[in-house]
Amino acid sequence: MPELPEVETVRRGLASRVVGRRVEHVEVGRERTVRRTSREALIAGLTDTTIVSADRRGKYLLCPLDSGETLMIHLRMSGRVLVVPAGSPRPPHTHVAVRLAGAPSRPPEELWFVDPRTFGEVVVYDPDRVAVELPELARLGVDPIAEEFTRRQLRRLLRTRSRQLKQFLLDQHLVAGIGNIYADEILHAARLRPQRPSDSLSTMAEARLHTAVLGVLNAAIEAGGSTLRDAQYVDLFGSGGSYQEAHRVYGRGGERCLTCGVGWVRRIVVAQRSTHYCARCQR
DNA sequence: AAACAAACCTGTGCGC
DNA sequence: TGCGCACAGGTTTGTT
Repeated sequence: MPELPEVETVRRGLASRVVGRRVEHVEVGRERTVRRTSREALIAGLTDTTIVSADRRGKYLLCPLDSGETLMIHLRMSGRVLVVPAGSPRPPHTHVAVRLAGAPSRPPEELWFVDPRTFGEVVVYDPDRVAVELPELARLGVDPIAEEFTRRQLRRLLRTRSRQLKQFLLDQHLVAGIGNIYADEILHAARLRPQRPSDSLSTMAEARLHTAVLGVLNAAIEAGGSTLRDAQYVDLFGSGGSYQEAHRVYGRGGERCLTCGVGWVRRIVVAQRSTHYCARCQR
């Protein structure tokens, strides 16, 4: 479910509400959520630490702790992070509950990790041993809204090897954070077909793609991400995003294209993912 | 090497 | 109203 804009929205919530606070107590329900290590390891790694900052790389949330270790949360398909007043009734599938100490002007709160499908995970790891403890994180590609994601960088990556643009955008080892929704929206904005070989783009088309990546992701962050019908994704405080209202192709298979008004949005399968595009305006 | 399938889970929406 | 099936925002692992 959550892609870069949703994870970034959660990160901002953590930065404003959780950073600087001390962890008093940790409960782990379902052990699958902490499968990378163990229930005991998460409790020991978090209890009596203070969260120093809230960072993100691709779809990974990274919260360095004053212990020198880092809390990593990945939402995968259905994970949510919520902050609620301490003692609030817990919804089903609350797998981790962290009590944050109160302060003179601040009531104690709890940070929950809620995840019906249990694909998500929570782990405390040693950043000096990231290659061993979280190898995927160590191999992650460039974050597309970071400064180093330049047109030149994109061009280099596109030409490393020829593959379909959709597959290119979804490959977290190349560019980290784009998922199925935003890949389709980005390619529509860039007027490029998902099946187009990545090494076949003109300089102009590469520039359009670069602009589309930044434009779509930043607009989606601005809108607080996309919350689909099932309302799976919400931010730290339980609010949904509104970028779904700006989707031009995702979930619109069979409808007339909103951009050209002439073509029809097709739904096909590319790189084993449902893919939406306008055959008229995307080439 | 690359394409594809399956796996991990639960919930929801649809057709009948 | 109920039932069964297809399908879902992600990622890894295993198989052709």
